Amino acid sequence: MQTEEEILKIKKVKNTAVRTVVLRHLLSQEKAQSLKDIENALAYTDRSSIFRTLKKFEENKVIHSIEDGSGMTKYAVCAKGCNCDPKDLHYHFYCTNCDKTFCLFDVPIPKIQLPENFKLQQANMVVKGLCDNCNK
Amino acid sequence: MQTEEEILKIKKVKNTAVRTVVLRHLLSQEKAQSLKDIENALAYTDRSSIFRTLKKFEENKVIHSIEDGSGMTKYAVCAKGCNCDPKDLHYHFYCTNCDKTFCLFDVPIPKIQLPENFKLQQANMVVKGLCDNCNK
DNA sequence: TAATCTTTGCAATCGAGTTGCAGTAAATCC
DNA sequence: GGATTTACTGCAACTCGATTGCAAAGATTA
Ligand SMILES: [Mn+2]
Ligand SMILES: [Mn+2]
Ligand SMILES: [Zn+2]
Ligand SMILES: [Zn+2]
Repeated sequence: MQTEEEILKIKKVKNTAVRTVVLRHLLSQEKAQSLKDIENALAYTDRSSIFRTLKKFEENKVIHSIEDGSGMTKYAVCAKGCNCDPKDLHYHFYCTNCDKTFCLFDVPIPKIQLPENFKLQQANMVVKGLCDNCNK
Repeated sequence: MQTEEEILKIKKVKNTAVRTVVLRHLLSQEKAQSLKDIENALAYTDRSSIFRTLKKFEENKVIHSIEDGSGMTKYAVCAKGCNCDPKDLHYHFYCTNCDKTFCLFDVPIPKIQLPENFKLQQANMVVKGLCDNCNK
């Protein structure tokens, strides 16, 4: 596992106190985090600073965002080597019971056969249902 | 093609003036519509009435909603026989150039192999890129 | 008809996201 | 080093899509 400093260096994001703590928090969580989640976890860091940090991170491919339909955008750290290309596409799972959203890095995404002359750039694939913990 | 009245009858939604005109509008558009789109198109119908109509429609599977990442939820009429089950799943395409979102009813969705003991209920699959019109 | 339930329009509110601005810190240039 | 420029941060204010309370209007039922 890389340290926060290493990740930021690779992704060419200048290291600051806020950025380190935000990235550390994201790395420590198994579920994707909303701005509010992060704000709650980092009591002394301002929301707009976190917000701008997330924007910067997303721009530089440190993290990617997920629209899971909960009304709050979620963020998750990109896998090592990820470039947010179509090849890095993966499903996200949203548990309708416990509200947890996370990346399904291990579930392969089949090639999508778009109609004639369409060009794929990115995708937001959210699968919803019950996670193993809630499906009992 | 079924009429608005027929659709509402089948889906057990009582027919009213607002509902008819909202459904008619949705049927007339090839791209999925946001609340604002509908509000703009139906100048004399109140937003909250349209909003509640959409909620009712969604509840009764007249329409389904799409989170395309644009910040506004889009709505599209369900295909005939659709029950919004996993079997009715389909991709949605969002054109990053012209901002159009629509259902890709013809692109098959492969079976998603979820991790052990996960249960699939629904999904929001949005593919983003350039539509044929914009990919030139 | 009278009582009851549903739908509608209007105004107010909510809340996630975003921005302006001034102060602080860091990087760059003499 | 010290001056200048550039980047980051915190606070408050604001935007805007979504949602709700409420009373009037309409439809249904007894
Ligand atoms: Mn992910
Ligand atoms: Mn659709
Ligand atoms: Zn769960
Ligand atoms: Zn287009």
